[in-house]
Amino acid sequence: MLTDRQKDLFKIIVEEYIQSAKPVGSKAICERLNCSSATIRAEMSSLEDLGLLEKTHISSGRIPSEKGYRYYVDNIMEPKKLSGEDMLKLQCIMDNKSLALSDVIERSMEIIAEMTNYTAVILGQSSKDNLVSKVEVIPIDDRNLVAIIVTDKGHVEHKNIYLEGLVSSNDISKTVELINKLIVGTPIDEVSSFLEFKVKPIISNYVQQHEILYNAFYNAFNEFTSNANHVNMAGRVNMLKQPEFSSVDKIREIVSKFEDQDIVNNIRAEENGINIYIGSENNFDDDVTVIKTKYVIDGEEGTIALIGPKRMDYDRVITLLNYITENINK
Amino acid sequence: MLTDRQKDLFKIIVEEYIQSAKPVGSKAICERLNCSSATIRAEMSSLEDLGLLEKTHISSGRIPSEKGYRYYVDNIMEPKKLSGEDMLKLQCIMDNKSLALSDVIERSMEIIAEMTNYTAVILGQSSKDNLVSKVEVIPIDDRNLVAIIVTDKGHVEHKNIYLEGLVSSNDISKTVELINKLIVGTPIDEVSSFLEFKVKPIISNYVQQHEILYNAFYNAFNEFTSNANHVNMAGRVNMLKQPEFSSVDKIREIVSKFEDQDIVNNIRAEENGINIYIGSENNFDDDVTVIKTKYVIDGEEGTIALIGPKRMDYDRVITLLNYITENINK
DNA sequence: TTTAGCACTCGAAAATAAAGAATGCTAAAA
DNA sequence: TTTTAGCATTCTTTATTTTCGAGTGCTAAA
Repeated sequence: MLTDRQKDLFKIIVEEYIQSAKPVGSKAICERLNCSSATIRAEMSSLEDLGLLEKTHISSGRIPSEKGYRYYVDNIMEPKKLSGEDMLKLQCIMDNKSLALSDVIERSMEIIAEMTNYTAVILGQSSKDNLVSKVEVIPIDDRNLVAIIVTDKGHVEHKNIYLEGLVSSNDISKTVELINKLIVGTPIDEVSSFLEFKVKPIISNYVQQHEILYNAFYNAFNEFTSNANHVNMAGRVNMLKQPEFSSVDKIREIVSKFEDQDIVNNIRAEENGINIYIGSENNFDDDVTVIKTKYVIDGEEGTIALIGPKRMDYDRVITLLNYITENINK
Repeated sequence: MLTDRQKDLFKIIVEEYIQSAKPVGSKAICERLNCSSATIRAEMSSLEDLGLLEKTHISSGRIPSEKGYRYYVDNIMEPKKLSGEDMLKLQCIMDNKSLALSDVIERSMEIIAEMTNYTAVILGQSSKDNLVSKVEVIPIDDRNLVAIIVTDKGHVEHKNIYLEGLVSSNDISKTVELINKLIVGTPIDEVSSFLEFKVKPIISNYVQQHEILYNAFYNAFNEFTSNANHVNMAGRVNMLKQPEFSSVDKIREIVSKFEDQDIVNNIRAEENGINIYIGSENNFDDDVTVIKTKYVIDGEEGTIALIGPKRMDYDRVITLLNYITENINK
């Protein structure tokens, strides 16, 4: 257990380092704790023994260790209130009634990325586990249709369909009716195989140009799944400006992770509430912290996340994300 | 006018530099031209006087100047055939019948980005100048609708609509009918103002819950324009690996340009055919070359582009892009 | 017109030096 | 027992110098 003075000291060191990005030396603190630098050094040394602080080299000042950040977040940090300025910027977007909720989130995260100088990630609703609840077709001309697929969670996607031959509108509506009868309730990522095994055998009995129609629909449905995940990022470059990412190789590494769909998708939040993954706790990169939380729109879950250096302004970020999610839920 | 030997020399220097990224000295060439390094030096000097070559410092080897690259592209370069290996990789995607054309383009550009180590940009159809040709509405439940808007060029978008109160299906279809009557033929980015000035005055006479419906549609249409441009990039990190981008500041500059929607959108091709913009000829960055060309799907134009260092493998890139556009047009 | 030879320039990398910020430790002071 | 002053030590950063080699331009001879 830490003494009060150790806690004070630790808090000062972490917050000073978060702000300055430079190892914190003993002299810089002694005024604030009313004691000599030698005393501070002794205390620093014991905090290091506890694994909360580290040195970058043998005679350097101290920086928080990963364990230190974790301890800070769990036990030391005091949640702040949103500053007036921050609130003002966000409120403008929140109050804009003409924006869809998903766009409100996007804009808010853009603003937050800018305010904090971290990188924002928005992972839209994943429709993998959605069930098809309705399929509709809108004719455009002789050869082109638009198929619209609606899921039980209200997710909608559309796809252009090109017919390889002329087909009567009667045949089209028959096919759509059939698809609706057979496919409703199917998970969206299984639709194409359902088409093959349930619709194909039947369609040939009822519909004249069944080959053309079947092929067209099969190809269209085949791709609904792939477009499902909507990923958005803002402020990629912000994080690259942080002093911890000032080597060419590190920057390239981060940029290449930003670009990797799988890695970014992996940020999707699993747990409820705001979760903080420091360094090796996250799957993105050992040198960063990922803070993420779920949001729900129309029953579909999405994730918003901020990626920054481990030396993140934790309480501010948490306050901001809280504010967003609270407002979304209204 | 250049002598034959000057042309040969120039070609060798440019291609050597494209390949090695290191200034080319006189000694390295003398074997290939059967003369001494002193002779090469004299010729290099005159090519420099013509503005085709540059030195990085007073006693360095030569590199092509911007004007030199331009001359190389216009007069020296001989178009290559696609290598068997390159063709094989692309053919796999082209032949995949289950892919929509736009996805074929996307995948192909991903492959090309990987093969060349440059960055690919795909700017999908811009719907700014599309005219609305049809509006449809699909009810999902009591409170939710999906509006689908189809343009004269076959572009389709959809938007979820949430009704702030209960509205009869009759009212909804009346409204849609009205919208269709009044709005068809309007440019898509003017729809919301048309709604306000043409539909609003009339709707109140015919429809019960006109306020709710009007607001819902107004908000939905308001955003069709913003989602119009589909931008996709592949291999962002590739270009950052090129030796000319090995300073932290330059990398940050490029990444931040990649992130800027306006700058990226500005890449959209204006002219027909494959166009090459070297260094200051492009609006992206003086240190890069942008090669771009239009493609057409269903009457809508898009752009594919490759961004690389000025020291680009011009003939290979041109061959690749040619191959893509030719195959798309079939 | 071409070539050999030579002085010269410059960049990249390695070596050296100097300044400064912190530390740990020890012994004295509180 | 705790705190502090003092000091040698360690290590980073920055600047300076040195060295090495690649490449050039020029001149005079082939």
